[in-house]
Amino acid sequence: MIELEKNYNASEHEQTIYKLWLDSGKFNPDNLEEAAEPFTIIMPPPNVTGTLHVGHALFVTIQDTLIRRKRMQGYKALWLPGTDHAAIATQSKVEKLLFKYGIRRSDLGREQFLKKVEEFAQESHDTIINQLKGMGASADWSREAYTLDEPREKAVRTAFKSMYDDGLIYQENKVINWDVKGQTVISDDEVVHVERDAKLYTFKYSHDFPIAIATTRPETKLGDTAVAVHPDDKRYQQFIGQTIEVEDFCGEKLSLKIIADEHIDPEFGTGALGVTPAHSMVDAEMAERNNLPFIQVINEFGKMTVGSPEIIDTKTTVAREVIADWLKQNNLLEKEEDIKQNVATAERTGGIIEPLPKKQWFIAVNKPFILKHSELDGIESGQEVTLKQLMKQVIQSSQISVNPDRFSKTYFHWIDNLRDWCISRQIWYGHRIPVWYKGAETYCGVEAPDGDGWEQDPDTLDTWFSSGLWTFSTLGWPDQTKDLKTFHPTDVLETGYDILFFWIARMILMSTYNTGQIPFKNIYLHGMVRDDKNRKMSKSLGNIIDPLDMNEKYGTDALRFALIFNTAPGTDMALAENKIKGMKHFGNKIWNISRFVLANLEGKPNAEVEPQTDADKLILEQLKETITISTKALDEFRLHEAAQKLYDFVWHDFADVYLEASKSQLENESTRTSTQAILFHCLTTSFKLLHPFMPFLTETLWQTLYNNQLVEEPLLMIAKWPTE
RNA sequence: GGGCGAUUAGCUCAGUUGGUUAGAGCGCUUCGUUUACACCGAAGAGGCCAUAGGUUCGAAUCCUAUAUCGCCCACCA
Repeated sequence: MIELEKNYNASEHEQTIYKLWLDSGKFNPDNLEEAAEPFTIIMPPPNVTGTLHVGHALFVTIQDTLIRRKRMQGYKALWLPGTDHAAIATQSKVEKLLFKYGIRRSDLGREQFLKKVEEFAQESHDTIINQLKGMGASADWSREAYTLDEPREKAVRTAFKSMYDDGLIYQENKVINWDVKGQTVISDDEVVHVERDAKLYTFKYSHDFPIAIATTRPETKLGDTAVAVHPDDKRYQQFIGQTIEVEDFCGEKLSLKIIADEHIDPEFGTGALGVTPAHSMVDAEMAERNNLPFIQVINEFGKMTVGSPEIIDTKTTVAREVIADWLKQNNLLEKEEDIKQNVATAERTGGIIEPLPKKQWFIAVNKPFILKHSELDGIESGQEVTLKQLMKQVIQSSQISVNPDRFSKTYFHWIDNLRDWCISRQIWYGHRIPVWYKGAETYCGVEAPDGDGWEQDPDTLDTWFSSGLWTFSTLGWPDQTKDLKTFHPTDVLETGYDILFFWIARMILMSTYNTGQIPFKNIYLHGMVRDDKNRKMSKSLGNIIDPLDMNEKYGTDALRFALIFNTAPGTDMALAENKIKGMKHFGNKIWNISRFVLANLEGKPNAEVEPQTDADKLILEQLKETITISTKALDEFRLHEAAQKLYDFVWHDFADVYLEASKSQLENESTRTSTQAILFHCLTTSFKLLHPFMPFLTETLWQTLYNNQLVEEPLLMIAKWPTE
């Protein structure tokens, strides 16, 4: 008779069990069956900026569940982990920390500052990796990658050079999103619009100007080069085509052409818009269409570069007031009203975005080029395509499947509106652009050019550039390694729907272009974890559920099961501590079922699993159905249904009904041994089915079985997934 | 303005291609300390599946409209 303690105490077992797995070497697929089919998940690299939060816990749980199941099914299962240098995020975090001591990055200089960032990143990396392990992640740590390590640097430079040579990466002076606070340009996708109160001023540039315009930003009007009206607007038709000179507008001379543009809403304001090509994305496009000059009046620090002495060199917000006053004094202001307005801010720093013209690096998404090598459905090697077409085609052809499918619509919509991707950043932490200058000469290469006097471009790349290469850079690309051939394209990309554009789209772009392959066959998107009232978790609300606390309190398996139970893919979930507690009870139930079964065994059962009674027959049927349903559900990424089925079977079929029935069957000599065999069979099969979801608990129990010579397989982790 | 989604038990949510009395967790009521488990068991209350039409032998599930809520994109300056 085998004695187990009365209740499952997770924290006593988890570290020991994790070490057992790690020491077995079986996280590394090289140590699994050689001939088997590969199954690959590349882990979305967590940023090296902080500690594990419940979002990480969710992705680890889902991916670990998928990978463990495949490993048990006999696949050569690779879950390749890594971390992300997260350029802006990490740099600004370190800047904040240094600022506590009154130090700015400029005080340290590039080299010294980067040293500080790297120290921070290393420490942060160690923390988060250990926390991932704590969640039970069965990842192959021997293959761990970092988006900013040397192999990835080589991949980044190779990809850059190749795109540069194909004319897909180009440098141009155009209006970009400037983050004044972060002192860098950011891409369109990193701009977040926030609603604010604003004043709408209606005014005329001068007394004899025929049209009044409305604006929330009078300070930008110093850079106006046109006034745009709707082509059908009867009020203004007579003026279209004229150019009107304004001798003095706050100290500047303006020359304004009256243009017609479909973009203008005749209902808003006066139906006329002062066009500021240099400081508005929309206006810039209008200026392109109408061949208007660009006049920059605001600099990188958000200060005015022109205007009367009271204006020049002041911040935009100050200049706005001064100009409003000037309009009033000169009797040009017709109206001033309060409105709600969406202001562009930077996702990372929260700073205001000041559109302004600047020379930057871009990826051309609409430019045709020859795709040298293609394994993509519907695209031949050597075919002329655009990056946009590649991104669209692989989803359209269903070569990549999206789960839930509705997100493919969002994806197409994004692609249709996609503009060239700005990839250069004026920050220090990141991959430096592999371009060197010497006088008028420019060199792009994987290595620095020979000879003296070459200066490397000071900018770094958008962090999503290197993340875009992640599925193949982690496998050794650009070298044609064995890993690359074996594991790419990968099988599943599992991540939150919030980075569909940032990351997934960029991976598709980079993989199809650089390798001619899709990066992954399946996209699985999970929802956001919210609190029990369905609010976002935030520090200010004080409703954050810390996964580490939960693991300590209820056991990692309880948290894992709670994160999957009763949730649907792609849908936000409410997570209450009580739910985790409930799942701990489920774990305890399994524990006590095991106690009962083990207490009633007399050594390893040697009777056949052959039903003698109605109860026997029923439970074996139910078990079979559970295997079928949970296997199918897992195949189709319906983890929650598999979990639900297992919960029902274990608790309500096995424990509530069969265990009770077995008590009398065990008393009866004629059914005793067969009942033992069935109990044991149901128990060990349940362990196997539950293992991907609750790895620690089930492995702990399995070890007890193994140590008592009840099972032959030393590790549940690589036990064979039940088929019947 | 464009797109997507949600509306199911007191709360938070599942419900696979339409198929018998609609499920779970938590909460609630009553009873029970019989040696797997009180981190439990038994029994139970609680739902015209948002509303109105339609398709069908049959609809929570498919279609149309309406209402309310949420998210994403655009950026009316």
